[in-house]
Amino acid sequence: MKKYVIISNDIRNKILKGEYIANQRLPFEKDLCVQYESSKMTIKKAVDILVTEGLIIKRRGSGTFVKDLNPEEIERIAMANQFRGTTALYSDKKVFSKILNFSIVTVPEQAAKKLNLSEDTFVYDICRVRYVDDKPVVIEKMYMPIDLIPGIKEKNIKGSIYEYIENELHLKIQSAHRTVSVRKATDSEAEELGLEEGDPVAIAEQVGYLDTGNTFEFSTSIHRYDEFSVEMVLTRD
Amino acid sequence: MKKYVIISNDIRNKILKGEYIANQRLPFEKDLCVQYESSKMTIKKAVDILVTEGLIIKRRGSGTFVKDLNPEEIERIAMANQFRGTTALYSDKKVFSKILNFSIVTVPEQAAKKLNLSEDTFVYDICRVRYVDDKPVVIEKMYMPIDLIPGIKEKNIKGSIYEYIENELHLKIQSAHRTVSVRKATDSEAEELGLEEGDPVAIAEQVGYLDTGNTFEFSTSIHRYDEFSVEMVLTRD
DNA sequence: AAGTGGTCTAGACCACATT
DNA sequence: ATGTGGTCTAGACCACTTC
Repeated sequence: MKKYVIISNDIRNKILKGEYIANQRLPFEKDLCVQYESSKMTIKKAVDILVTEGLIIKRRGSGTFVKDLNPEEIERIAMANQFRGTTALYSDKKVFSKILNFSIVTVPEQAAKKLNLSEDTFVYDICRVRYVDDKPVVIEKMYMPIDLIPGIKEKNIKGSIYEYIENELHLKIQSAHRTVSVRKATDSEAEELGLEEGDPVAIAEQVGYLDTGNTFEFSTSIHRYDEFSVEMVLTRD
Repeated sequence: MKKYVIISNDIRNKILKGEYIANQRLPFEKDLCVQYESSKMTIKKAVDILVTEGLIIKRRGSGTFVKDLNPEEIERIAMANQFRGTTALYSDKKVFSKILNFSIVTVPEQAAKKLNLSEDTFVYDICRVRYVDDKPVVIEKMYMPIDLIPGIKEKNIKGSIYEYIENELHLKIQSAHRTVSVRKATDSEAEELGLEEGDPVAIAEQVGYLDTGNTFEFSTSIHRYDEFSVEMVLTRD
């Protein structure tokens, strides 16, 4: 394990345990260098993780201070900006899928753009409703190039596609770009999600990348409005 | 200007201009060291900015590669994870506020928690509807401690409060934690936003911090569903 | 085996705030 | 004036691919 991650975790724990108290000054970086037997750069890296997470703030010439956060806020910070599929997100609950469509088609125009594919490429066209504890929470439509993600079977899309990609194909999912917006549910969406027509839904359009840099997924998720929220930490510069 | 930012910008421009092409390998870091007359650490920092933005990917032992992105995606990346007020966000449009409430009250319980204040603190209680090009797009309710942000007048909340805080009070806004969710508009919200009751609205709950680490703002924004979207880059580790 | 990026160090110099 | 955190260097060693 990386030294700066270990140090970062250690400091975070001390904040969570109340060993470093809100608005209190943390030890100076040069003291942390001694304490953790590390160089300045390593300590800075460790501390900057916590700055990015929003737990602490630094002031040049003055020191580093614990932010004035309530426990809920801290809890959220730990969850924010993580990239998890539905199965992993609700790992303590029962997740299953109702499959609405599973076929192979030539890539539709919008998806071709997002996936940066030529128009004549074959992709999976998957549409499924994800149930959590027997309640429908999201409709997922996704396109994936068959060349990149070969061998998907119906049983895979009943469970976690991400698990199939990572554990069976041994590919590494690296990141995703997501756009969240809001609109009214269409008739058929409402029916699948157990909503009334015109009820709110959250739309998450996502483009996913492997660690090879290849775009492997373009998906649109339609979420029940009462089962959706997303956390962010924004910074000014 | 910091060297690694200059280098990062330079490389980004070369990608945008097509000088480095999708799926192509970037020069090795040791070559970039020579080219930019920098050390390994500085180059790594510069390149890692672009990795975080999602423009490129790195593979140890193999090299650094430009991601296979379409132009729209690249455009979005530049916008993502920025922290801007409504006025700055719509800087090319006409923004004004209709003030629904502007008073000073003892802090309500929920806001006290979020702002980490004791129950008997005075805060501004501001509620305004923001119009962009004469169309209502968002209702903002916000609480700010009067001690931290003194001297707000009605004219300030008609315009940009963030501008007042930064330009007149010379305080620095550092970051914010935001939670986005979705629900149906209440009767009164619908009226202010020109919607029907029960139409979708996006709710953004936000806690804002100064660079001193002080929590200066707890706000809840109720957005018209057709005028709301948010971008994110998620990473797996 | 050679070459990549990743981590870490010890120390220089700078910008900024005041312990 | 002193001490903080911020940037940068030159070089060591490690983990991973195969240029």
